[in-house]
Amino acid sequence: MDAVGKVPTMPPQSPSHLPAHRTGSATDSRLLTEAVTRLRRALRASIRTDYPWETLPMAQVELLQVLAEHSPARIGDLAARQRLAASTVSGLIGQMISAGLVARGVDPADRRASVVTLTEAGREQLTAWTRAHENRLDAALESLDEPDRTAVRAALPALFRVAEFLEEGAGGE
Amino acid sequence: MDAVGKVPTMPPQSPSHLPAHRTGSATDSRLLTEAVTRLRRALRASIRTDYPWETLPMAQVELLQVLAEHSPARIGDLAARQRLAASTVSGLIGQMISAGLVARGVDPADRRASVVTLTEAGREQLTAWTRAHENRLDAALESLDEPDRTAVRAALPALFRVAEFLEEGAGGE
DNA sequence: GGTGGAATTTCGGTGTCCGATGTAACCTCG
DNA sequence: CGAGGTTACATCGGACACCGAAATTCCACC
Repeated sequence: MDAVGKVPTMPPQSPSHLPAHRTGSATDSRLLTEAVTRLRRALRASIRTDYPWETLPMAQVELLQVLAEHSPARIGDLAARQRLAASTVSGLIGQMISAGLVARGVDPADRRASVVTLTEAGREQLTAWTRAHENRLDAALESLDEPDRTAVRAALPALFRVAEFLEEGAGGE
Repeated sequence: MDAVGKVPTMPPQSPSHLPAHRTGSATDSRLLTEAVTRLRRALRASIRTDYPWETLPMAQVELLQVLAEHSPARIGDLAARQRLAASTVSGLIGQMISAGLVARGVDPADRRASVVTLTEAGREQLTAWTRAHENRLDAALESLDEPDRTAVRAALPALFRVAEFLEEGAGGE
């Protein structure tokens, strides 16, 4: 497993403004992209292999999380909050209804709109999943030394701001 | 009514004294998960909307990046390096061949193995994509204030270590 | 010269998303 | 009141991102 070889152990920081044409040093943006990809893959995979029973699709979990806090919600609101297309959420909710995680009703105030509510089963599944998932990720975070852990925690708000910036240009305004 | 009765291992429970507000307190692990999801989605979306011409699938880009540095590579090596199943890489390479980005040959030393090489077109597409992508993400990073930018940079190595930790448990050994 | 095992490919399956299209319900305004 | 435009959703088809289980071909070693 190491013919090609090495995992990108972070090269020290590169000078800020490289001449466009580099295939060897990694910029921050490339490293960030790589980190995001890796984390996403690892997250998905580790959940599956560690807790193979009841594995909810991530996208559904996220909707459950939102629903756990804003109990009856409309499709459009869910979509907006998650920055997904309405059709995507609609489909997801369809699956979740089949799985018994949520129920769909009609908004009496606007009969075009459907309101989604969490079922008991949905709430249970969510807490079970959350427990398993955070178990895993907490373990990973705890495997870091203190400075690393602090660094991650400190970067979280900034990462959200980066996401926001990208979302702005890409979807809404 | 919440005895789901699964998750045999009782979690070590976060090291401390967080009151763990039921619905509303966000742990680091949840925040990190959320950030990763958002960033991934935003990355994909912003590329598509900002540079709708020539949009390469991310998975292909990553392979191109590897190939740009390790010129002829075998499928298995690519898979190992990206932590993907061999069949996944095989399929990706198939698409990339159709697109003219890479070429496939046979390893003379082991004729079962196929070696993949970057074509000129592949290299060009990669640099074009990279330019567009890093443009976008660099802009996002530069929209941050200095402390935020520093925080992100500082967290990168730690994030890679988190990914590594998760990968380990999930199929590495 | 046959057998076990490694490298790929193919195939089918799940999940994650989006846009286009259709439909009902809403809202105006004449 | 009714035509028209708009909104909220559901459905459909399609692109992408993955994986695991066969089938294939070749290597290595007795």
